[in-house]
Amino acid sequence: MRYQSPKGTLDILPEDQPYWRHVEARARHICALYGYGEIETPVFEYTPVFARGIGQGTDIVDKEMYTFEDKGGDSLTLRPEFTAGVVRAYLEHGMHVRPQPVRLYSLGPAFRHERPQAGRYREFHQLNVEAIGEQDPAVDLEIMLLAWHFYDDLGIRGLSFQVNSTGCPACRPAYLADVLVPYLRGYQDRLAPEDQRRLERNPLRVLDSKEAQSQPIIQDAPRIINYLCDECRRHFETLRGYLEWLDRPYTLNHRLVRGLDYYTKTVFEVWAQGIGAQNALCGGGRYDGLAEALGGPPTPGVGVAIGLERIILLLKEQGIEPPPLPGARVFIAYRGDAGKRAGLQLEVELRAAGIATVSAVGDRSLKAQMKQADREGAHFALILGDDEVAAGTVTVREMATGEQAGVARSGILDYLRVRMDAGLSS
RNA sequence: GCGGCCUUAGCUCAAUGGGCAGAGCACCAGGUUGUGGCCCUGGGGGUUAUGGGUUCAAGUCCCAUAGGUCGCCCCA
Repeated sequence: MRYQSPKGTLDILPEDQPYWRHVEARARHICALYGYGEIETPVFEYTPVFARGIGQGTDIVDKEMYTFEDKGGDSLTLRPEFTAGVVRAYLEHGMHVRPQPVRLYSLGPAFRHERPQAGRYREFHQLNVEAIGEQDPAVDLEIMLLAWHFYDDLGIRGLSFQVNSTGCPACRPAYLADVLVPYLRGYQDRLAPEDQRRLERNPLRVLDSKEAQSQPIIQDAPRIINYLCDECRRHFETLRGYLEWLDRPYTLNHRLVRGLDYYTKTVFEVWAQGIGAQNALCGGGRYDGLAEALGGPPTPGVGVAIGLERIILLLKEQGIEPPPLPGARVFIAYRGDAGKRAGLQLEVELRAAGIATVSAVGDRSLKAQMKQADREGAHFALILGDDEVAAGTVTVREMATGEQAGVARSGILDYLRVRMDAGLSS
């Protein structure tokens, strides 16, 4: 294969656009409904924004970033996620002087160098939502409600919400050092080899291991929510109280973790079935330490990253059809050179009047032209031949019914407008 | 980064135990000197992913590479 898009990338062809336009339109609608403003940050940032914002030691930073040096010698990185860039923009533009929290959303591509599989691509698209500058758990709630609302609005069913708290720098280190690690060490030789390695590198990660051998031990492991500091405990209990007050079902998942200091308190994911192993539709949580990691003042924040490819996989899996996009409504067919010229002129007038129009080209038979009009889904075919040019008329054929009429050339615009309005209202 | 499976026309797929690369759809043309959908006829389109190897002979067997796919890891 000579013509090939880069590994892990996809061309989104016109026939797939209804899905994308629909998902993006609903995303903008829901974000506006929740009072979020759109922010567009660059597709690349200086590398330290991600290296410090996401953190050394994460898979993303250590082995998945598209990092390159530009001609001025700066190290740049294609964004592997949105949050670090959005928080960078918050700091750069002094958004702390705006009413807090600052509610921002973005829509666009992100890049990670991973092995592709179903639902995972090297270029992928996200709806990213952030609320920066407020630590009230009601903001955590709002972000979760927004994600909920978005999926519900699209008609997606059968999702499960996974929620946990991973504490903060005040309580997590003590839980790890004094509780979790000693517990796991006690069963070290019964853990899977991979998990024994994790225990040394990043003990929290043992909790979300899928190794069968380790399951009984993980099942009974001491849970971080029983070791939270007062502030984290109050935060999480308040959030859970809100969720129950609003009757939102969720699963308290003790094994849902994020292994970095910047990530604090709330963590959540939404899981789907039927789209393969990459079943996380979105991931979110609090990152009260991130702004400081980027060199700014302490600034709390919470957000969610919603994968669009996985949503579209799910829409297809669940048989949910997006609304069709309108195509050209008028197709102009012709015979002979005079007809062709008359058609080109008519096409200019129709487009100027806002009527989506395409003309036949290539001097094919009228039969072929009519076939093309049909295939392109035109509502009307206009026929211009020697007869029409001589008589000063246009033959109008309504494709759905086959009804055909000669219409005066001078009245064609009005005629089409009336017939199209009739078609729209029926 | 690691493992399993797969790769034949634009698409979906055939091709005995190695023996002339095919069909349907799509595209183009004709059947109607100016009329789409159904039908009929014909046409164009292939270095069988790429590169090696075995063999008189490879789409078919072997090796490597690339891509896809399903998992691992991690997450969107």
